[in-house]
Amino acid sequence: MIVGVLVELSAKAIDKVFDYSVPKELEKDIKVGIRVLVPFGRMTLEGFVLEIKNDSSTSKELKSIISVVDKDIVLNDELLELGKVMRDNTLSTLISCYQVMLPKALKAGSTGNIKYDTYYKLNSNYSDIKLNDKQKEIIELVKNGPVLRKELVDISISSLNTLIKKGVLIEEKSEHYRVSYDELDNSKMKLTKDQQAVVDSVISDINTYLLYGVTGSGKTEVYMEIIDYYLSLGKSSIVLVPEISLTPQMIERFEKRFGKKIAAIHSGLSDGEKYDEYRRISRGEASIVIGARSAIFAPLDNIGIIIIDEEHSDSYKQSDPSPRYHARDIAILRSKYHNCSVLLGSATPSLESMARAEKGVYKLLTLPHRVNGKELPLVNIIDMNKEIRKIKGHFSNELVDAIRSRLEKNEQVILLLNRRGYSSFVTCKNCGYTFKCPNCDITLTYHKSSNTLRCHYCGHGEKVFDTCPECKEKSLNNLGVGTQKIEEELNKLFPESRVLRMDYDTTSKKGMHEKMIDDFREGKYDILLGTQMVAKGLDFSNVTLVGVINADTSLNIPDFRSSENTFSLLSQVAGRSGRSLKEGSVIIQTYNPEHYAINLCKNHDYVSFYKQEMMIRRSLKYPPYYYICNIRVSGKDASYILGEALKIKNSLERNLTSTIILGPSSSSLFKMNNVFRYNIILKYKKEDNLYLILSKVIDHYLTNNKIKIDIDFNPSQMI
DNA sequence: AGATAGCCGTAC
DNA sequence: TACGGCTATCTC
Repeated sequence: MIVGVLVELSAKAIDKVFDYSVPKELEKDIKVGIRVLVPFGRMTLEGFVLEIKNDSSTSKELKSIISVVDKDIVLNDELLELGKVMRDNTLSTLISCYQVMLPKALKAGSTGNIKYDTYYKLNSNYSDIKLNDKQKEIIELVKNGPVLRKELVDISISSLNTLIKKGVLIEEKSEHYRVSYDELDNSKMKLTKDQQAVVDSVISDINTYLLYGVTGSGKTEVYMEIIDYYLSLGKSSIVLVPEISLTPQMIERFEKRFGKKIAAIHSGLSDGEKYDEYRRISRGEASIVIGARSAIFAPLDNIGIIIIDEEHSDSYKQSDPSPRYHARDIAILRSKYHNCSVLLGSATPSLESMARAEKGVYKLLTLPHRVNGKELPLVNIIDMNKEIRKIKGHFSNELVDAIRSRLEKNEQVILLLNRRGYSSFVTCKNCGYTFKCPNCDITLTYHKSSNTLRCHYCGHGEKVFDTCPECKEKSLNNLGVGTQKIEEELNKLFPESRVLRMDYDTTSKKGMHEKMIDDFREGKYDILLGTQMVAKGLDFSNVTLVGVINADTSLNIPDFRSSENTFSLLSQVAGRSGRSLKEGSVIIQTYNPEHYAINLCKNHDYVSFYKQEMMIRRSLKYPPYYYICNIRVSGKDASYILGEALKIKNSLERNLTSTIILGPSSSSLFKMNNVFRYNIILKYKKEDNLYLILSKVIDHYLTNNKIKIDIDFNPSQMI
């Protein structure tokens, strides 16, 4: 027997199948999709068995497999095939595609972290022997069936051991799952007519659906009803959510309805816990998988529906380590295999998806009303230019008054500090000097707690001095607002109020995010102040005011999606207000009140926003009218890199027919960890040989370690 | 990713 | 002629 093995080394040059012979005694354990240990050069590596055959095409003498790693397959036929399509679509290595499908605990190097429960049971055919009192005690405890070791308290360990030795008791182990779900209480809500209509459409036909449903329109309930339907047919489901909205409250809703049938994979789980959930899925013990991006690879059989909630979220695109895939694309590929539907849901669908719905590629479904029967909250846009003499710190009079009135009524407030692409930085008032990272060429961020400046990309940190290193004047100025600063202002404006600050700093400790949400829900705080993480998915019935401190910052990012991202963020956060019986309102502070991405939030006018933004995208040749591909050329020698980038551009110009080629331009992270980057951007509608030509570019630089080529199709941001 | 074989320059 | 450093090549 000969096996074709893909070794676990993510280098393009060895991303191919190597043949090995199999010792006779291992033949029975070999299956396609398991991992084996093989000698490779001088190394010993793990690899995936991709082929089983009788002869090899190599003339070389084959080495032999050392051992078998897995008893059961880790990649089934569907995922093995899916990996190959992913490789072709993202121009990444096959091995990296397989690795991204598996939990960390299944990656080379990490070893058996399965937990076991030890339990004891009576040996049914043990011969009568004399027992002492202590031994009789133990027998008494286990005579009615197996008992877990941890339940055997206050017994004599030595007696226990003697009983095992004599064969009276049998010790056995069973796998212990570290995550448990409560039994279900079948909490089912009556659907509205609109909701029921959506459910009926989805289950009636196999399709890719786009569900455009306003905030509070009860999308989650619709998802659960559809899942329930497929469950009754014996089919499984995947639900993707952005990590940030994968809160305990969200999981609880699914748990209440589906109990142990769910497996929720989120960042709060340890690697071991994730592994346990993964095994429950692959064994068919859990048939509803809820998770962030990578949950799209859940090894479920017989999928009935794949749901992507908040489908516009850029968290569904993996951009940094290759493979640069989009979960939406994977969902559609898997739906073809399983012959099932995909449901994309959002209150602010991505332009790409809405355009596809308009063209009939996706089927559009809508939920135009909130389930509570209330109108969407009233949005008041405050022009901060006019406010300039009246504002208190970062607060307009209107916002202050509105907060005060809620506090008086014992209602709650959510405040969003829009920090997307924004940071607190230190600058010199005299000469304009700003502190930049010596490795990354980006502005350092000021951290008040440690009084340091830190680089968010490489982690570089330095102490803050009060004199400018450039002009030696004592005129350094801390610009930009952080949540801490706003919190201080709030404490001054409303000394009686209880403010909960939720941002990257305060939620980094495990479980903090969950605890904060619980505390706020229970009314332990009046005001929830936070960054993006307060915008999505949260559902607090007592929140009647949402305030946005600074709507503009995300508009200023040099990215063609900045308007879309701003509109969607503002719409999402506005949707946190008035979700229950009480009337809700929203106040948005901005220096650009006339900007359509802000102005159109006033009437929750997604449709007008969509139309206007589409016109701009068309005139500037951006998605969804054109595809975009970013070619990143990087290396330590800036002038060499630029030279090669120009060569690549020239060669592309000669070989591509209808593609617009921009650059090479230095990336906004031109220098990062002492590596220089240039971007070449391609805009195209149809370019038959694009993948072929780009893979030739990659191959050309394969063995050149002075230069690195990274290709990103449909990049979520171009840095 | 490593390890190695082959190629150069240079130091004695 | 021996060594070190660099690069191209190979891994079933």
